[in-house]
Amino acid sequence: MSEKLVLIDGHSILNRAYHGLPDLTNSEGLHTNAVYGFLNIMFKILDEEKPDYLTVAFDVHAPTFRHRMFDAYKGTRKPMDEELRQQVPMIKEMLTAMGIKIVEKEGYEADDILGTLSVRAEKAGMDVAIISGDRDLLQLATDHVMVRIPKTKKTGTEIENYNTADVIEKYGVTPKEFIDVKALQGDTSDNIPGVPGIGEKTAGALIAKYHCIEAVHEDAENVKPPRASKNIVEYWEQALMSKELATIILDAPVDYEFSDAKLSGGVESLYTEEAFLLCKRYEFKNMLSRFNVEAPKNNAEEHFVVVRDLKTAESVFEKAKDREVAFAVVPGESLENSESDGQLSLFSEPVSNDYLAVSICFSEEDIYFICTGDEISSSFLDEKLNTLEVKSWISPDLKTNLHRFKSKEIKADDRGRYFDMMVAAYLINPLVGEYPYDAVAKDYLGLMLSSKKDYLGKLDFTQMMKEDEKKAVDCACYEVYTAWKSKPVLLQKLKEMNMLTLYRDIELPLVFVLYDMENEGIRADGIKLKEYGDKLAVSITELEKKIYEAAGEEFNINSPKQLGVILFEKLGLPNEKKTKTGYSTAADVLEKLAPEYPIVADILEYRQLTKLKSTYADGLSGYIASDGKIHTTLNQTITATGRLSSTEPNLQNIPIRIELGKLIRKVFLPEEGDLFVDSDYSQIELRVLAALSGDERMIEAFKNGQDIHRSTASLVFDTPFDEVTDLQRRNAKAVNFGIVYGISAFGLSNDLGISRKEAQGYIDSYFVKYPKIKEFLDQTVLDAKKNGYTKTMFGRIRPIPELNSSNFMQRQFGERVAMNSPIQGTAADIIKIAMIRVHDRLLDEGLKSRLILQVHDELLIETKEAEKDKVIKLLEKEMRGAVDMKVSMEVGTECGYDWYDAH
DNA sequence: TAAGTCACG
DNA sequence: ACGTACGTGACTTAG
Repeated sequence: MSEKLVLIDGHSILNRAYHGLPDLTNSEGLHTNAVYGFLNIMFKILDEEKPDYLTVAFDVHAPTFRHRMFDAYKGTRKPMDEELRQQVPMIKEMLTAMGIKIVEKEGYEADDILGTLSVRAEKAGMDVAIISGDRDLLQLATDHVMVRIPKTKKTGTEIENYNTADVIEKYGVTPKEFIDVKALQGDTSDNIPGVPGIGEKTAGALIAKYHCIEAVHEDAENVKPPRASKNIVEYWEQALMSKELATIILDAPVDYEFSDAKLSGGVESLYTEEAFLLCKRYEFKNMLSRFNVEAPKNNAEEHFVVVRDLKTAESVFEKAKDREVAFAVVPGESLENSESDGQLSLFSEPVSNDYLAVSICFSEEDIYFICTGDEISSSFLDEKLNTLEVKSWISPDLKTNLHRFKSKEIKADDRGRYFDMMVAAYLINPLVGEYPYDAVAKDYLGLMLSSKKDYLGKLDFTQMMKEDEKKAVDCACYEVYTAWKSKPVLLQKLKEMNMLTLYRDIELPLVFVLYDMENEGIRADGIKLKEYGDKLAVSITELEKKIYEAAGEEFNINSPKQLGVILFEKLGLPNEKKTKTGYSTAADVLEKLAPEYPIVADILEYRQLTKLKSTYADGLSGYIASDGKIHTTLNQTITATGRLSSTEPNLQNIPIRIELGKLIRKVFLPEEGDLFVDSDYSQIELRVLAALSGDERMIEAFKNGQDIHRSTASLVFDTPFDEVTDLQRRNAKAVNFGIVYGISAFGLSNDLGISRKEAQGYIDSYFVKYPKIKEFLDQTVLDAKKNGYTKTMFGRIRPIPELNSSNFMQRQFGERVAMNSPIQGTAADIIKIAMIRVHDRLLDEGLKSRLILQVHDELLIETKEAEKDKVIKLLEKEMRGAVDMKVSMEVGTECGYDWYDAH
């Protein structure tokens, strides 16, 4: 077999990569997308080709002779983006680190070098692959020289391959004739003028017939179309010059020995330590795994120890005593009965909640993967984690790990001995939403680790143990190692940012409260849910019929695309708004049409009912566990503002505003014999705003227990309090909302259906009456611009990078966020404090009632009948007393035997 | 997987 | 001139 040379068109591939990928930057702020994409393409090619020789050619930056000739009369080429320019030396450094031969030659383009080398290689009997994004290189294709053009697609990189036959098939001309096609057609990006009036089609057809421009010129009088016939003569000089420009030089005087480009150790020889360090610096995580063979390991990895025998396990736990211990339960099937064959496992469903192992770390050298098996049972591990006396427990994700214990009860006094890496990292930067160990290791330890996905892919720990045990072990060990090592760094950072108290007194205790709430769950009646769904189904079918009739055909009403066509094209309804992809069929658009067009009203109702059925009736039923309850997950590290979120299912968006939807709350029940007590804060955000701003008028209104929207209306519209009309109140309410959201005249006008001028009038008037609110909002934005973040009353920060955006709209958004987040965030702080106090008091006082749900300004308690009065008192007291401000916190409480009645 | 829609605070 | 209200999550369609 002949030897193989891979030639890469450096700038072309770098350019492709740069434009094909989003702007990636590492933590130093270096732009890395082009380098990353280049390496990906190169590795893909190398994996396929397994070449003996490899060379990358670059243009020297000074303009070449050929281009100067033309640039002189047609202006210069566009300058390279700064972000791309920076990456040219970076890729060269990377290639050098990999020992890859780089060729550049003053006065010659990369094309010429590639052409020259491909000819030399072919003569030496080699096969050549030329990698470029540029079709001009197709002229170099022969039977032994394949031109390969990578295309970045959604599904990954696909490569088009061209030997002589492929060029002929696709373009109808030979590779050499391709030069002549270009001479006629021209190429603006390469500054080749070509012949005016001859485009892609004509050029291809002419050369297919005549094979070269000279023949076309000679037979000019017979050339069609007439425009081409005329211009080929008139612009003959230009055509000749174009041909010269388009011709790649095949005999450039390049100093080059194949031996310099030899990959003596195969592709593996590229994975050098230097290159590894560069990949690490640029944070190319996925690429690091390629270096497995020769890569220097993190020191930690040498200390990962798999423990399978009881004696060693005991000694490890003994050694961990009284130390700071990071732990994580590795979820999966316990391996303790692994010798039994399928028979038994049929019997006992695989329990995803069981222990596969426990990973623990308590020093730089003590990192263990204690695995279930013949000697070690999951109950042994559970027992150890529950009884071991340690100085502190460190967890990468505390709540999740608490759930993985078979049994765990933690007294409020012990909470301080725990550390939650995820929650700490969230407080420091709440914008990310995800805090896996590899991200924390990068941000706070400067360690580039493979992610869980890198290690496990789509497999779970149990599967990976069978497939490749080391990967499962490394993943689990790195997680606890990161948690252990990052604790002091994160705490220091929290201290520097004045968030230690927030962490210790609010967020950390809250972890345990949320854990208990998730375990409690809320009872849901599956039968009632089914009945509710069936009832909806009947109405939906009826509406469907009516809609199809009115439309004159059946279509998918749920498809905005199809619906848009029916409404605005077939039925010719007036269309106002459009989205990127077509007509907007959003509710606010349809509502305007509904009074006049019955079909639109039906569609709106259909939407409502199908939403209720799919998301709530059908959706929720899948979440009722074997105990008859729904156990939502309350996420503590998702929102930018400090609120909680609820998933699988989301119990924070159960319908209430519309009666039909509200009925679904009748399926949410307390346990047999109990009742619900439900309290919500009244106007918590406006009260927070009043307190933060210190605006006397608004504080006074709250002190007097006035209806705040009416009071605002009275001020803004200069009307005596008792004479405020419903419309005035409604408008004032919208303004109050707008203020909390970060006011803008446009938003308000949209919401109220008034002109922007009018809306601006409301806002101006509002600020005249509440001057301190204006002052406060202005100051908040100023501070946010100065600091880069906002702060809540309890010190929670929210960074707002948008404030520095060069984009006006982004900056405007940043300002609204700056106004909103201290308000929303402080409200979130307050209810979190209330939750902890309420939860703990229920326990301390030996009550059997339990906090089970939080909906931003509302707490729901499942209450024993006998404890009802106590609970109401306790709940209201702790919610009111959670914060002490110039404005008191008021709450409203309701009781009931289902959630419908209790709210 | 993204976009559109809509449920909640 | 730009073109939006703040914060979430689930479901559906369609590429």
